[in-house]
Amino acid sequence: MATKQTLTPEDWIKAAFKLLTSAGPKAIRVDYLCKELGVTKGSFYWHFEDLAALRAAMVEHWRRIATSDVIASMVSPELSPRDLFIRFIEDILQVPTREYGGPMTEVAIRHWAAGDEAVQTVVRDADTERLAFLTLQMRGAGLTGPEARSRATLIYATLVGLKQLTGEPALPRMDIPGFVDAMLRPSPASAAAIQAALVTTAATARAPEPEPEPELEVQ
Amino acid sequence: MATKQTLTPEDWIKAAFKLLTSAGPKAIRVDYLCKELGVTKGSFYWHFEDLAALRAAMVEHWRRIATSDVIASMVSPELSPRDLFIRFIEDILQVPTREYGGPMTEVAIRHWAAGDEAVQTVVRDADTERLAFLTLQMRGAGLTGPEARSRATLIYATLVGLKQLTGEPALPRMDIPGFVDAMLRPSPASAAAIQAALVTTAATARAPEPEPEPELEVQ
DNA sequence: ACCTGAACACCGTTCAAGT
DNA sequence: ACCTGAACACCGTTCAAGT
Repeated sequence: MATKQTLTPEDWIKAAFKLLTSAGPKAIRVDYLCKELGVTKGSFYWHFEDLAALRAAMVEHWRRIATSDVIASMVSPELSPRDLFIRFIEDILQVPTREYGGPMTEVAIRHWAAGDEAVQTVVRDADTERLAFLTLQMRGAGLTGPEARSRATLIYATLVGLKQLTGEPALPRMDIPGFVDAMLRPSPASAAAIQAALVTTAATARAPEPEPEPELEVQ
Repeated sequence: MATKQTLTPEDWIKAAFKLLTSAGPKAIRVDYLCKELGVTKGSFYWHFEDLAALRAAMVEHWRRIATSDVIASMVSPELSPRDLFIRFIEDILQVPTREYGGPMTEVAIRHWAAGDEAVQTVVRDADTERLAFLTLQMRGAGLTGPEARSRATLIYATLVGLKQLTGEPALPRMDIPGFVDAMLRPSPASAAAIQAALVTTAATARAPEPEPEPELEVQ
């Protein structure tokens, strides 16, 4: 396995990640890639349609690692939903992306995808996948349907936001377990509704419906 | 005020926002700006050092509107801390940026700043300003120092994350008041500590320290 | 002081030709 | 099948010259 006769797509992707982590998204340039791999520009266009295609391949690679792997690693029957959430958050916060290590974080991917429709789509897919997973877990932790989805979204939004804020001058230590506990606690209104349902067998529901808080439609 | 003899920096900034909202960050180009304003490229470089300088001016403009204005609008003595948080979140979620209206959201700014050091700095300043403000309010709501800062960061991260997730296929309605209530409730450990402090006058503190949850250092 | 218009520089993309 | 190397295209930036 000394020298390769021919370049594979993976070689280009790996080189591109190297450039991204060492010099930022702007450094993903055809000439830099070629210098890194010891070929000339024409070679790149034999392997890829254009730079956008390479970027799409990079992000697809990220999606497999950063989403599916993390979720798979969590589907462990010994963990309680609470511990699973804590582990999920800590994993995502700490794992910048195992492959081609270095300071390449999800934030970079997210920002960097902003200008590219195709890449943006992949990021949305990852978000959808994660949200579905978290909602399932919330149901497993005993929350009702809509509340499970709302809380899952809030917990995931917190995660995404914390990644964004990494780099803030003085980001404090975060009490993640405490946060997870707060998110797993049903709201008073919801708890009262469940309580009322349980009592229904004894007496006809008489108590006034707990006033539901008005909800906010995002954007 | 029929026709202006001469272009002001504001004219360029306004035109650039128009391009950003209508066609995305990539559309902020010297030639497009010049066509919009009816001048030639050289004119642009008389007003600005380069495109990066124009971008910096745009983001500085955003910072004044999106941060200072929102905070100022909230410093209203009639609101409880709880209502203030709810209003803060709803404001930020719904106000894309009043000036030069349209779909220009904070997300665009944040993404778009990612590639530009100077712009990134301004975004961080805005984050710092908001975090300081929220931490203050958390203290006002009765949380202790470190917990106030941790909760403020969590609530702000949620906000930032929700903005990022806007555009998700099926983002659910969010129970913001319920979320704020959860964030304002002191953690059991913290509540116990406060309780213990209150009892101290009667008896020497005897109860074992409530085991503090291990905290996670972000990144 | 403010703008024109032509020139240059940089880098993504193409393509005919090589092995 | 994979790569070279030269050419082209696009757009940011410069600058001498105009008013």
